Amino acid sequence: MELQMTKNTLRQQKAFETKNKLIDSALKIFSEKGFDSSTTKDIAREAEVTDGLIYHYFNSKEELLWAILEKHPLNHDLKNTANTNFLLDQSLDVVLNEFFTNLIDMLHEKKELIVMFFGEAQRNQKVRDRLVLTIEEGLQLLHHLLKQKITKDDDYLFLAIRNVQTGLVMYFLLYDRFQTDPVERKRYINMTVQQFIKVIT
Amino acid sequence: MELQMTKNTLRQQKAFETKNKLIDSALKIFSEKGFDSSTTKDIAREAEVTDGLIYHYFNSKEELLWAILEKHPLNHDLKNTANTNFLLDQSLDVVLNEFFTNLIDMLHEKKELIVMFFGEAQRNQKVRDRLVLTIEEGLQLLHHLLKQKITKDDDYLFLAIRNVQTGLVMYFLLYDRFQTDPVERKRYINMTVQQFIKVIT
Amino acid sequence: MELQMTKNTLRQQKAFETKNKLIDSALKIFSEKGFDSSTTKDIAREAEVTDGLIYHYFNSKEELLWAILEKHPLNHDLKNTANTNFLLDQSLDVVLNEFFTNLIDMLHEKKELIVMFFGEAQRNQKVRDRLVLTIEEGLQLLHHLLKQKITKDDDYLFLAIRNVQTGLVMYFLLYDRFQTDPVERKRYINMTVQQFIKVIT
Amino acid sequence: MELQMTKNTLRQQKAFETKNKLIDSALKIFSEKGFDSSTTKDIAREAEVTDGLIYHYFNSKEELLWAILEKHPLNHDLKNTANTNFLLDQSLDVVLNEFFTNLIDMLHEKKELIVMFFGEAQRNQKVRDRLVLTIEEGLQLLHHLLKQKITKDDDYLFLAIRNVQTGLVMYFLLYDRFQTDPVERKRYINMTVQQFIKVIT
DNA sequence: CATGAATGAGTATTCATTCAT
DNA sequence: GATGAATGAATACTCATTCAT
Repeated sequence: MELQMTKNTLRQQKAFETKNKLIDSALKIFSEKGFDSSTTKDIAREAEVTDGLIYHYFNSKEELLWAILEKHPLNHDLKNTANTNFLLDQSLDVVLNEFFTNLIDMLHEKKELIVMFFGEAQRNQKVRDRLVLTIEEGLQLLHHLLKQKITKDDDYLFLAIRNVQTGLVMYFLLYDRFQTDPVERKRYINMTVQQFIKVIT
Repeated sequence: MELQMTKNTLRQQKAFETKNKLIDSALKIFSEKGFDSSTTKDIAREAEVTDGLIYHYFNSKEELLWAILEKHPLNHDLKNTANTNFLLDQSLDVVLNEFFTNLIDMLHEKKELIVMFFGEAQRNQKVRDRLVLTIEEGLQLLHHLLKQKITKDDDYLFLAIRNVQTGLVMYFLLYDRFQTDPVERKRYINMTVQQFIKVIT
Repeated sequence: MELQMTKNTLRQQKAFETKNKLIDSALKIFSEKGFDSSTTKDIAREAEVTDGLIYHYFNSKEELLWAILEKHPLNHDLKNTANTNFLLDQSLDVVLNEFFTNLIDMLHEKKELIVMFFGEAQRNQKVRDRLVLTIEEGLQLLHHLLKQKITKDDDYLFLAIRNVQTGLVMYFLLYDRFQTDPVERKRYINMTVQQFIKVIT
Repeated sequence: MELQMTKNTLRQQKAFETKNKLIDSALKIFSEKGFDSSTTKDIAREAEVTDGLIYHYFNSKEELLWAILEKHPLNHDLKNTANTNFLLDQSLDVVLNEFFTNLIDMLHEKKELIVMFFGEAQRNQKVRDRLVLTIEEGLQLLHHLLKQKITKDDDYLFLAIRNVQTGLVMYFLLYDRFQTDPVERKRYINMTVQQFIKVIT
């Protein structure tokens, strides 16, 4: 994709933008109504193109779903956090606050995507597999970050990570995404970190 | 007269059963395909009645959804656990193992319902409100059980409970519901309990 | 079908008629435009019902095609001709004139069906199989009628029958169906009979 | 100037080839799927050009159909047979075998075209007219060949020719085009010739 | 209570055709 | 000449809902 953009004539560039707009529009509509209740007409209207054009770029409505997931590698930002050298010298408390804050920030930033992702995962096996994979990646990132500081055995540590991480995601889905008070969120994260430290030390 | 009444009663009973069968069938179909992709025809066929009859008992497809939630007060079983006197004298470890095992068992028993519940909650505000309510009830139950044994302040305790509980639910949704190994599940619950005790003591 | 009609309540009777009307309408539309170019909307309009009703009675547009063929067992009339005792004592000339006249009459009566049948047979394997079967049946009928009067060996007789019969059908498809002059047709049939007799005697 | 012309000529040549490839591709696709079910996209892909180019050379999909028929004067090969001097001295038997063999060979060679031709003729008046014309030409050819050897009156001879010829075509459409046994075909043709000779002598 | 025929708006997808580049 | 993005009407099929019986 990135690659294709380089050799652009004006025309190709415009096509690229149109395709992109379709993906973004699909994400918006899907997350508002769910995949099944979204219509290709809605998506086309949102993208300000005619109905048929969707099928010039994608073979089906479902393919739009995959294009969305392709476009948003959710753990990308977390990866950066996890790899930052500056964290190496910090206390557990600082590291975890940073990591969880980034996680919640990312979830907020991609709110639409996340909501759709979880909703569809309940009924579409392939989407669920992808979701589980994404979550596992997130677990690995945190595990990688902690294993040098923590001496608990892997099983124990992993379960702790899984619980705290999925707990956070659920917190986001059910509560946090509908509020915008950053103070409350900070408090929540901070306290969660304190409790998590108790578990793993 | 007497006869008439008997007839009516019988008729009422039959009607009650039919309505019930419709609710059960709807639950089955909804959880298999999701609300939107389920058709009233599917439901009628599953309930072995004709298409139109649904609308004798319910005003719409959505009303069936509410009837399902009405019929299944999810925390009913947990309530029993939480109120059992026998738990009062037990150690934290025993109490929590019992409670979480009950929780997971209940989730399994009502797997279909749960999956649909979470799936629809992502896109239907009213369903989500109901889900949040149900979860809050669950939190209260555990809080009620623990507050006598634990001296942490409420905020701290509640957050811990919320995290562990939603973590468990997520664990169920993503992994546990697709496996049936009771040993693995027991191990998971037990370790989670140990970690949770660390947090709250 | 016939059977179902007997135990009719008024409602069932009406439904039966509607279904029948749909079949007849489909035949009309299919033969006018060909199967592919016919739309279910056209058919519904012709039958004076709404679009969706077609799918209450049939699972697909193609199923309508088969319902049509089911309803019209083409060789039915020829069978009667072939089995009539009165023919037994007649001269070859009379018998063949009678048979071919019946054949052409039947083709005319079911003109719409025939045209569609041949058109679709060119591209739909299953339809073609059905057509070949129907033609073979027709050949058998004539063969049955002749084998008592003709002493030629079977191979020879069959080939003669096949050629004359398919020749007649093609004559109908390309010319006769667009004209209505009974004299011309009679002349054609008569001369064909004379020539055919030359072949088989 | 000179150069320009060469360029133009080359360009014209290339254009000619592209147009030709489009016609051939259209024939291939049409005969596989029928006219209606064939898409211009299919045809463009088969011809390895882009979608829009078709409309540089043709005004519509239907125009492609006519271009195909224009390109394939079906009776061309038969004409050669019919005019060959060598046939003049041959026996009826040899002449007819030669002619019918050529006919069937030609049908086989242009199988795709023939199938499409007959399929479309059922629903497209203009195509049917063309088909009738082509068949009439074929009849004339054989009539021309026979009239010197046969003394029957024209009406009688023509009808015999028409029947045998359309019979042969039908034989091809329904049976012969799906088999490849040359012995069986030879047998068929030979016996048909024998029977035809009986009719016309 | 129960039936199932009937409605009609809606759905994903297709496709001939146009046209700016 | 050639490209392929864009159009938009059309299509088979679906489905919640209504209602006469």
